[in-house]
Amino acid sequence: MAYDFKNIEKKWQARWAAEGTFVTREDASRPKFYVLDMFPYPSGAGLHVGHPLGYIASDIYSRYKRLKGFNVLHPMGYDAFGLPAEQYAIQTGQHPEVTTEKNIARYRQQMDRIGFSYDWTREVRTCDPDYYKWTQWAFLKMFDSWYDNARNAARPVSELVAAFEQGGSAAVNAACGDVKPFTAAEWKAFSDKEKSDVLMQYRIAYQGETAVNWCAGLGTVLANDEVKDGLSVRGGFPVEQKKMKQWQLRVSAYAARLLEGLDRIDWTDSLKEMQRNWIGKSTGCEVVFKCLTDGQESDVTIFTTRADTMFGVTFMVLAPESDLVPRLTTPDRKEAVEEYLAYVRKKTERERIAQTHTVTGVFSGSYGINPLTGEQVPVWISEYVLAGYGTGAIMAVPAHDSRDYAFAKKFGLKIVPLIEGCDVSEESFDAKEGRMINSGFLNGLDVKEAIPAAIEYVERHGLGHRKVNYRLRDAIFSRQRYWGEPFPIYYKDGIPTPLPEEALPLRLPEISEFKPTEDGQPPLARAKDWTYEGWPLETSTMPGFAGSSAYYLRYMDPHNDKALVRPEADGYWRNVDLYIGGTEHATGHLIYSRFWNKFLYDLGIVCEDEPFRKLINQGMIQGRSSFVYRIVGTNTFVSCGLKDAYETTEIHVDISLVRGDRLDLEGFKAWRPEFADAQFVLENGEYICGWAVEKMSKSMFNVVNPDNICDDYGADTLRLYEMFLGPLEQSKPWDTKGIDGVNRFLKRFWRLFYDGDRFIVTDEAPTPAECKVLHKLIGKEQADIESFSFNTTVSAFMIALNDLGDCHKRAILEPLTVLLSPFAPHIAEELWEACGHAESITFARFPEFDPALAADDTVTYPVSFNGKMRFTVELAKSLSREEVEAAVRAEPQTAKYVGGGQIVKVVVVPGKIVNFVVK
RNA sequence: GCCCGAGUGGCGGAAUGGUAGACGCGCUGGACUCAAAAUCCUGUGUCCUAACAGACGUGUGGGUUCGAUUCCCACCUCGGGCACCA
Repeated sequence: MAYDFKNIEKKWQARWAAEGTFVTREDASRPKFYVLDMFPYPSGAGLHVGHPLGYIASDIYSRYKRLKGFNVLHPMGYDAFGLPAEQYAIQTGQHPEVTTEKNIARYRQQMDRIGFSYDWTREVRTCDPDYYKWTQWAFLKMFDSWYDNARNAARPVSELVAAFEQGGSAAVNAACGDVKPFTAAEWKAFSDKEKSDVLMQYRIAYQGETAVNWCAGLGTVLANDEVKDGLSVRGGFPVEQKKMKQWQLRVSAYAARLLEGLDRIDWTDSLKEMQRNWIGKSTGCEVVFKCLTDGQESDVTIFTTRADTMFGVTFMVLAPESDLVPRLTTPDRKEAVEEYLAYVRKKTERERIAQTHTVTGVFSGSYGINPLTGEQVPVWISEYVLAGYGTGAIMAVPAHDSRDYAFAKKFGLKIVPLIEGCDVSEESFDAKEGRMINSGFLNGLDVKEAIPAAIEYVERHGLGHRKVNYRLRDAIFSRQRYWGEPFPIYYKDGIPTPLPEEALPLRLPEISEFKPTEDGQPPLARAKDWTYEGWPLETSTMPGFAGSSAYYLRYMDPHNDKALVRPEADGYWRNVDLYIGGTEHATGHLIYSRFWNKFLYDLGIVCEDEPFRKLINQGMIQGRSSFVYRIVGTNTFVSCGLKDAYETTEIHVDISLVRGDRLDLEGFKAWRPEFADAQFVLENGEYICGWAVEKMSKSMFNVVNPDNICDDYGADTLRLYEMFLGPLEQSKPWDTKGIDGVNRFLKRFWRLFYDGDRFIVTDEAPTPAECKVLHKLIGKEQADIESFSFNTTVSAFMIALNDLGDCHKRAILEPLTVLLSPFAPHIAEELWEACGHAESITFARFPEFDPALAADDTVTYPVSFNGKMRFTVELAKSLSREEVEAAVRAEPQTAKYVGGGQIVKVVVVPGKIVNFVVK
């Protein structure tokens, strides 16, 4: 019987499905382990070989943990709401549900062929009403919560109302928007509408006017992480800033905890760093500057991290969008300011980014008073100050801030250096080092001492206070789209009102067309009778990250219609032990999920405050494109090695026509009509193609479909090969060339069990050498899998097979099969069965590692000799140290050491020196 | 501009202070075969040499060390992230 992977894989996949081999239940008698893949968005293109890389790794780890006795939760589902299906629907009229369903079926089929050990009974789809019921439910909880800074947790709004009734707005310390202070009496006198407006400033899910990234091309707003370089990540359409009323999540309230939590989880440093940058903590202080506007006095609060430079403030700057602008503009400057604001508004986000270093601004007419010196400085307005960060106003210190410096140079403002010996004639001195000058009470201090000293002074004199700012913004949660979760909100007398829980799920209505309405309303405005008890329902839908923020919790208890997750299920599975996925979610999904989870934690719904304990980013698999070279003006193609002698055009050629860089000439002619009569200039009788590593894409003809690999080599080879390509976390090109090597390995493995049709496994006792090979592999595999070094494990298997030679002993081969099963489960099952086991190898135990059996015959340690010198001696374990030293002394001529400073390495076996290397 | 990460044969990559290049691909020669495929064996960093031997060799230049791909400093190149965040 030859290794017939086709039938073997079909047989075992059917068997796993029929027997429910991977169906998982809570089991308090075994330790749990939760292995999760980032669930895919089912696109129309299907999977290419890059997609399963992470899934294969997680599957290996899951199977390994099962062998180690863990109760493993390893689920899969689909992130099924999203833009592409909707765009397709707009173009074709095809309902997104239909295309999504079709794509999911395709994905499932492709995944099943690879032999993953998912528990499919736990599958979730974000577009399923039974699923999005809980997305909507979480939203309602956020709507009904506020963030208590004092207790550092979300609390129910009812407690907030009670506090207002007791002591007005001063009674709480909350993360909130701009609220005019009010007393308890005032609160009680507010109308329903006024109360609603005030509470909205406190809710964790709230509605508010904000500058959003508006993408006209997609007809919707986008979150910051959905925009890159002023273009939408999906579609690449220009994005502009626009003020709109939107649902938002108060993620910023959690900034400190999101930052602090990073220290307690096992993610890569680079990923943590990305999140730290995104959260962007900076410590400084807020200082109040009195400002004079035509004799009128008002307070302007600024934020600075460089309180030490306050003596060098020579002007102030407001963000154009700041509320302070109208207040601080004097009548005579009004026209100029209006003109400038119009100019700024006209600019798109893209232009702002492109023109980062062009300096623009306008003088407001007001003057600020430096609280330390009493000096008056002009107040300017410029787009280089951002409304959304700090207070939207800054003190400018041109000598020690490059942006302020450029501004001062452009508008001829004063520059006062504050650090001894610095030269500010050409550029600012931004470094935080040196001795302070021109700075009153700070003179003589080092910058590092001056910063805290200045802050302390400011606080002591009531000029301001210490303050920590974060860059992290609240998440915009509305999308003007159809294919997403509807908001469980209706407008009663214009007041946003939550639906009662019993009304969930609020199902997505059928509509005739998926486009926005003619008057610019979201598609849901087309729905007939989109009302609740006669009141209009919200017409925007939730963004893509809504459904993916808590899906890992739903897998724990996927069919529960009474709760997001039963406390017992949550208490058992707790959180994800290993999460594998792409790095592209670093500042999107992975922030939102952590936020969402912490919110649920505050409410006591989940028991862990971090959702993902360990996270691995798998690298991308790039395509390896092949090229042919057409001589300009002809239909003649010249082989790569000879192309420099001609003037040629490089043409992508479909990689299915190329094997080992050699072009299939007949296949090429048949590929496209225009190549039918192609001529070739060959080298050594062959046409050699050029190649390059590029993104895997249809247009470059370099897409490799895993189905084809499964047809030609089998799923086990695909799995092994993807792991063998290189370290999991690294990006690497797919190159089918090397795949024969791992395929050959599996065939060799098979032949240890079968000689033709004859099963040749014997019950003979293994030799120590054979035991050593086995146990070395056990140790290596254990260590490597735990450190996610799967490529070296595959190599170790090949080495073991080389070392084992012609061993057909059951005592070696059975454990070897168990070791192989996480990587190549189908062949392992087949051989396991052939060895007489009735139960799936999934339920076998990982062989016990005995380091003594794996140990080398020789051991290495240093030996001192002649005072200064030390020998590194590798010797048989049976030899004592004294014997080695004696052996070395006994054969000095063999040692031929060269004297002072030289090190000698000796390899000794009992009785004699066999190798003596002088380094 | 700032912050990470990486540079090793023809190729993918091993080795984190101790014989650099494991393992695989490719290539060389051979066995089996009428032949091919498959399989097995042999060799394969560079230079020099008939061979033995030898010299050089992990992006570049320094340093620490008896010893550095590995640790430290500077630089170069590539990849990724952030980017008017005061």
